[in-house]
Amino acid sequence: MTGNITGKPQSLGISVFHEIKRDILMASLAPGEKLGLKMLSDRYDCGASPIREALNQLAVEGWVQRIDKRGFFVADATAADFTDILQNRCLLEAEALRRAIAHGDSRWEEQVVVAHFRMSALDRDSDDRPGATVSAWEMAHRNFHEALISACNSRILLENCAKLYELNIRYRVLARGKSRVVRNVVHEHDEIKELTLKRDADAAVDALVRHYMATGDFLYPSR
Amino acid sequence: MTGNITGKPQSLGISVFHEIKRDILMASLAPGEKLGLKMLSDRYDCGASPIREALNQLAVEGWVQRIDKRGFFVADATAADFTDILQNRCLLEAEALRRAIAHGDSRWEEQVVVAHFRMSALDRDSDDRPGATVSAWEMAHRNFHEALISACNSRILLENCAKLYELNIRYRVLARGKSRVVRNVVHEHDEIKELTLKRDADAAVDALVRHYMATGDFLYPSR
DNA sequence: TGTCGTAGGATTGTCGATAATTTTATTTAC
DNA sequence: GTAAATAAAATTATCGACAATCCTACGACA
Repeated sequence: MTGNITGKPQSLGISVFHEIKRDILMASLAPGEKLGLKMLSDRYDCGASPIREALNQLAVEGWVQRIDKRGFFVADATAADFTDILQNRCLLEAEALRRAIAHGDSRWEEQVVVAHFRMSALDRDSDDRPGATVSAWEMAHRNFHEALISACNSRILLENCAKLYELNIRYRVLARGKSRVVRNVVHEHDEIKELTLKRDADAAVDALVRHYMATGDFLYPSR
Repeated sequence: MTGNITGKPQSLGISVFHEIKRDILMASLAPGEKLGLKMLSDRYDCGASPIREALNQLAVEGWVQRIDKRGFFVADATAADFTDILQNRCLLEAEALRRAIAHGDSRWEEQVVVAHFRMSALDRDSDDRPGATVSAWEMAHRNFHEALISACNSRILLENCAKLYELNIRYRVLARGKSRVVRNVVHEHDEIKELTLKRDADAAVDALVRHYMATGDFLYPSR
C-alpha cells in the first residue's frame, strides 16, 4: 500500500509507521490493545525511538490513542465512529466528485477508465483474510475511488478523503463475515463510473453516496 | 490556547508541540524556514527527542514539511493553499452548522449566546501583533465559532473544522496590515448568531459562508 | 571558465542508558 | 475481609553518544 518507490532505504521511523498502520488497518492489532514500547520494539525489530516516532504520528491521524505518561493504545472501533466516518465520507466525496466532474479533463477520464478496468479484472475476495497484507483488490479499489475525485482541484479535500477511506477499511476488515447481505458491488462501481464519465454530477453523486451507505448497511445492518 | 488544565506537568514533547505550533501560527517561525534540531533544542531548551516528537506530529497536521533524512521545514503559506483552506472551511462549517441547528438543544443555544457575548466584550485589535501570544479576542472568536457548530454531533467534523480554523489563523497573521478593506466583523457575527438562534439554517449558513469569503477577500483582495 | 568528483563538516536518525512516573504486589490497619 | 498505605517492578520520557547520511567547499580536469 505504501511502497518505497525509490530504491533508497527510508528511515526506520517511517517504515515502522506504515507497518503499524497496516497492522491496525488489517486488525492484526486489535482495537483497545495496549501498544507497549518493548512489545513493539520486539515485534518490529528496532529501538524505542522509531517506535515512538511512529506512534506519535499515528496518534495524530487517529489510529492510536495516546495517554500522556501512560502509553499508547490501538484506537477503539465503535459503531458510532463508523457511522461518523461514513457520513463524513459521503459529505466530502460528494463534493469532491462534483468538483472533479466540473474540472476534470480527458486525462482524468482516462485515469478513471483505466482504474475501473484494473479493478474489474480482479476477483473481489481474492485474498482479504484479516492479518494478511493488503490485497490487490483493495489497492485497485482504492485507486478507483481516488481516480474518481483526483481532478477535484483541492489538496485538502483529497487528503481528507484518503484518510477517511483508510479509516473505513479497518471496519470492513473487522466486520468481515458478520453479514449475510449480498451486494452487487461490481454493478455499483460500473454505475458510478458511467455516470461520472457522462458528467451527470447529480446522478453520479447519488450513486456514490448510495454505494457508501450500502456499505454501512452491509457492515452494521438494521438501522 | 492550549493550557495545561491539571496542575500535573505534561511531557516535554507535548508542550513543545504546542509551543512550536503556536510559533508557526503566530509567524514567529516563517514559512519555509528550516527547523534544525539544534536550533530548536536551543530555542525550546530541551533535547532532540522531544523536538523530533513534536515535529513528527506537526508534520502529520500539515504545519511542518518533513523530508526524510533532510530535516523539517515550516510549511509554505501560498495563496493557493489559503483558497483551499477557505473553500474547505465553507464546506465543512456549512454542514456542521446545519446539523447543529437541527440537533442543538437549549444548552447549545446558551453556549452560543455566552460565547458571542464574551467575544463582543473584547476589542478586536487589542493585542494581535505577530509574534505575540494568542490574543484574548482570538480565543473568544474561536470559541464562538466552535460553539456554533458544537452540537453537530460529529467528532470528525468538529476536529476537521478546528484544524482548518487553526490553519486559517496563520494566514490572518501573515497578512496583517496588508489590506485596507474595512469590514464590519461585529455585524457579521451578530447576524450569524441571530439567524442560528432563529434556527433558520439556510440563512445562517449563507451568512457564515459570506463571512468566511469576506475574510478571503480581506486577506487576498481582487479575485 | 565550467562541470564533475571528492573530502570535510554539519545534521539527521538510531541506540542504549538513566531518570521520572505509573502499575502491580504486598503489607498494615481497621 | 475490605481498604488504605507502602514497596517493588515495569514502563514511559528524556538525554547524550554514535553511526549514517547529506550538504558545502574546494580542487582536478576538460
